[in-house]
Amino acid sequence: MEKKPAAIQAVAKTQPAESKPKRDISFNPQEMEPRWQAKWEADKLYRAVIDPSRPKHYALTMLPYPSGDLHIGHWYAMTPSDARARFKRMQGYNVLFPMGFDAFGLPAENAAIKDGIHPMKRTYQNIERMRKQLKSMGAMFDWEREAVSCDPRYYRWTEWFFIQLYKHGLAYRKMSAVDFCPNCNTTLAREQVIGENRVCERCGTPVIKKDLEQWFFKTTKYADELLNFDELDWPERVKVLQTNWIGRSEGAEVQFTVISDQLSVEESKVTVFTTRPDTLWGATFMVFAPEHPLVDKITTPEQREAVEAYKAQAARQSDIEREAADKEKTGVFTGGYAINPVNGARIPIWIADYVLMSYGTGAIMAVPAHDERDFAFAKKYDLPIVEVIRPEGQEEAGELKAAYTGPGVMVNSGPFNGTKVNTEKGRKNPGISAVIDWLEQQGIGKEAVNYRYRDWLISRQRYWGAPIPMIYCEKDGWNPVPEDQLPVLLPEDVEWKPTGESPLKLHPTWKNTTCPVCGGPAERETDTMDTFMCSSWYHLAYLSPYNDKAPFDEAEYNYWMPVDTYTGGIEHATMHLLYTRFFHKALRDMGITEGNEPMIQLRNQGMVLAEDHSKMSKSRGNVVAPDLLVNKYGADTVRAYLMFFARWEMGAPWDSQGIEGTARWMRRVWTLFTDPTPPQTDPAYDGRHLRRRVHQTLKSVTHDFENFEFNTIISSLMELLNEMYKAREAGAVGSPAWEEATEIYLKMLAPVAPHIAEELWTNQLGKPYSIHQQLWPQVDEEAAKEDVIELPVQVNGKVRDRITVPADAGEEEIKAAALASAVVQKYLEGKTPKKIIVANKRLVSVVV
RNA sequence: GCCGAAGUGGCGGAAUAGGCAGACGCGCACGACUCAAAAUCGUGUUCCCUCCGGGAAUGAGGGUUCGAUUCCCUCCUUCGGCACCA
Repeated sequence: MEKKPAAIQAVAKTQPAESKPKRDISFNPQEMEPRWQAKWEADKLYRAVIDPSRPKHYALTMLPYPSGDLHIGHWYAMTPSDARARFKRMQGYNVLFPMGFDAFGLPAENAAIKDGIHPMKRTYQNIERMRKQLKSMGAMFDWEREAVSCDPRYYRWTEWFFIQLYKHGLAYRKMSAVDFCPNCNTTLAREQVIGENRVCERCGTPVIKKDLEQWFFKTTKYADELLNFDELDWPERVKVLQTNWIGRSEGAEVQFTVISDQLSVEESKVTVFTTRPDTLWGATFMVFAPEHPLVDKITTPEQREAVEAYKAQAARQSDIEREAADKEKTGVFTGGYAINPVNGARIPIWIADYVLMSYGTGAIMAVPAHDERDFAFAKKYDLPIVEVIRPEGQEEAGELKAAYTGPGVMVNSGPFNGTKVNTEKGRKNPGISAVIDWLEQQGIGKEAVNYRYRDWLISRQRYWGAPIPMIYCEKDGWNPVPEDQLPVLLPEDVEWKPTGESPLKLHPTWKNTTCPVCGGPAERETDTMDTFMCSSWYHLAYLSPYNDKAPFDEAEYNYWMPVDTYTGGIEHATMHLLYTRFFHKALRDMGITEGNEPMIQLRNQGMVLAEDHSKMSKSRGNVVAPDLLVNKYGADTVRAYLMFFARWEMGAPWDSQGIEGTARWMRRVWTLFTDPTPPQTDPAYDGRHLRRRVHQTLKSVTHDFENFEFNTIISSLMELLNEMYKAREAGAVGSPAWEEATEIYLKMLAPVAPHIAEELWTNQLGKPYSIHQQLWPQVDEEAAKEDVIELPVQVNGKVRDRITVPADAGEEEIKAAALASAVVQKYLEGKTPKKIIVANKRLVSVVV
């Protein structure tokens, strides 16, 4: 049975039913919301089509993986984004706000292994369910632009993009030590290995290293450009995360020469990367990574046994053990020597596992006096330590107790003695800069930059992904599938076995094909692509989904791109958000798109935590189900509460009591507009105060929408509602100010609570459908102005009184009014003020 | 260790070109309505004291200023990222 809000019941009691025409004015979101959603859909109210006469706004929110159930986090990300898109639309923009599904991925495939249900079947079932849930939000998604990444009409173009990257040398295959998740049974990109325990981003299992031949995208080619955020209005934290991830370091490459008759002249030249070329004269030994290819050749017979043992031990250790920072340094002398090119010194070559084959050249020059790791190593193995940077003003070097990494003057450094060194990196450091110039003149080194960033490994040994459209032939090697044969379809008849091999590899016939070059028998690549490849271009797919001529329509691209506002979680900072920027730049260089960046403005929402402040998770049983909330309160209330309960970018714990307050506000809005017996109208009602509050609220709500400050939008609307209730008591109903207030109120409410705003606008006020096609109201600055202002008066920094003056009062007038106050006089104790400050017409400060 | 974000009532939070700290809401208390409860409406609600008045308070301490949640310095705590990166 429907429960009527008590306020309405109370009204009904004082007004016997027979004396009033019967009209259903109960607040019933469960009836109202689906009704309006159906009408909006039937009327194509949110269809976004190119309209050159209007400015466009492409608002994008991250698309969900079809897990089968929309959770409160989706609502938190999407409904405030929707409200802002609606606000932009009311401001006159032609807004595109699309939605789709990132539909390939491991969960569906893992579930298939468990229960045998085909990932495709499950995925489409989940999509159907989630589409319904998404529609219950009442968002302005243009469903005609929906794109599903596992649809062959979509992944056809994912494959096509791969081929373009391949043709332009941006996709390549190489053998290397790669990260492998033993639980997901697939390789991973470096970005998808998380934290110091090096766990899989998806399942949390520690990854292991495997030597495998895999497909990569040349993301590192764009390392420098990806560090440039000039065109982007992105949160500082995301820019910092990406900058750290790319890990650019400036320095020099220097050639050392290994002394060995086993090596050719070419082979004997070993390049090292250093950020401190100014310390070259202090390089007293070299260290190679144990896996370094020259180690075998330079090891002397006397040292061979020790070196082999150390290499074997290093190989056995996991990366976690090896990378533990506090681990004591270990290493072995190879018996070999090299020449330090700057001073001709003969220095020993060691191997140690603190030097990584995967960074720089896998070999370093060790400067124990000025590098903590080298210092520890030299102390342990009793290697020479030569000071080459001395703190300025210090005369004689004592024995070094620790590596000195501060500023100073170069000593023991031949031609550079006396050169100043500061703590800047690269060319900004006079010492480093001078040495680099000299190295280049001497032909023994050059300026160089090194990155932490790695190329993107995109091969996955899984079934449920876009096939990598490549064919291997014994004779012709790897070649792309001819473009007119795309898409390479995923076969449906595969076996689910947790073998660790892709089902595609086990399929009896699928991989057999012919070589596009010689026509002879050949095999398809059986790995599929990382699903981040699919999501790297979904914003383009929305432009013209399932286009069969091109990945997207050019006219659509020219009108809508770039994405103006992108919203989503920060967890993608170094994954999706970096991949999609790379992808866009690559497409630009291949002539497929224009512009340097795909998404201009980015905003991240925070996280909704469980009521106990812990992370929500099914296993903890503390999840908040949006469907239940919609049933209980209606979507409008859930939307409004999500905007209200926290700073959007921060997030906060859920509060099941708190939402009651928002529900109460929603009912109070309803009651204000539907009460059949409002207080009597006062013909002499002066609407100036009400108008002032309305336009002040409009001003702040407009500002807050622009700036994603959703919580203060709601509190402003709550305040104005309280004000309107007071005005009503004062007899405002029916006055022009009241009419204006109700109109503006509903327009401000429309982006937040689209259903209730529409119902009240169209059916209660009888205004023309639809409120969502109305323009955002203009602030009347005159009406918003105060005519008297109240100023606190401080005496020696303490508020003692308040004075009221006309808003246009001059400074002298305000000072006089302040001094006229009896309370102020009391605190002055008869003294003459030293100074009176009128601050911005906001406060008077009297100093005695 | 390095980089970043954040610390404000019982709770979520508001207020920064430096100007009334605690808007709005939750919770709580009291009152109205009710046979009663729920709902609704109203009032109050940072803390302390000698309570018609006064004092303290925005993680801690210092500084600049007539005035600091806001700016500067030194710490502390929490969260996130990176980490033997040469």
